[in-house]
Amino acid sequence: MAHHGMDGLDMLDPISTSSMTTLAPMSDSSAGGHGGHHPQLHGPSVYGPAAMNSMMSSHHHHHHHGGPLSGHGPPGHHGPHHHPAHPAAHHPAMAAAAAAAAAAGLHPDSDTDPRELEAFAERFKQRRIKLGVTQADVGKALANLKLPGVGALSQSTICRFESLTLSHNNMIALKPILQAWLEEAEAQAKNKRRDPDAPSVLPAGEKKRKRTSIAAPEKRSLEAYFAVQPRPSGEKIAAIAEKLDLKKNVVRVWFCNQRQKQKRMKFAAQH
DNA sequence: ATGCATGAGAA
DNA sequence: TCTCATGCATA
Repeated sequence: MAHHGMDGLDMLDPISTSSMTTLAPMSDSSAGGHGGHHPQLHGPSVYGPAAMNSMMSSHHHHHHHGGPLSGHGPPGHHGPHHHPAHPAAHHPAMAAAAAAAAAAGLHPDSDTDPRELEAFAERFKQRRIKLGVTQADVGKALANLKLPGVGALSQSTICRFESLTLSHNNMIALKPILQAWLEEAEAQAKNKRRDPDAPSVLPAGEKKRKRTSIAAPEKRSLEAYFAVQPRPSGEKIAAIAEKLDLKKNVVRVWFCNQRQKQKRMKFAAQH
């Protein structure tokens, strides 16, 4: 193997190609500072804990989503910049919002403050560890809280909450739930209660999902494309996929995940 | 801890 | 189709 100068990116390579021959996605002007606006329609309400719960059958482990907080309702507005806190709330609109928030059992700004979330996430992790509970344990324990519309969560989600690698709105939605668990857990800790946990009976026999791995060179190319065009059209995606010898779907999903990444708290402009 | 993936709901 | 919340699988 003595080849491969540039991943096979020639006219497709956005970095080494200054002129758009075929796919060079330098046609738009939305470069430099992305995340300027969201095409989505964001409503005023943060999908509250009283989210709906449709199909909750399958006692098995079939991954049907529609989790606890899947009230994909308008997540409000999470722009690249959030306002820390505002003392002024005497506007009619603001008052209404405040009232609505209060009715939902939430505080106007306190709970949406990134700094508060950050602080809570850290306290949460610290106390969780103090209790000798793993992230996975927390996730499962959430279902036992029997809060309306709240089921179990995965270790992944708990981990991401602690590391702030979730969207701002996701953090806000999860905070009260995890806070409730924490209080409950610490209360029981005082009681020193421990019941014989059941053995893990993994229902064997099912087909495992395989995780495709994108090689480093390909990944670098994708990143280069993403830099100039975070949202390539279906055809561009197809072209890129062919150049990199990847499935179109893999490339499409990669772009989706990349967009989500840039929206996570850690990289959002609030640090 | 994180990469790739699914699925519901909104555009 | 995209976004968004979320999770399996894996490094």
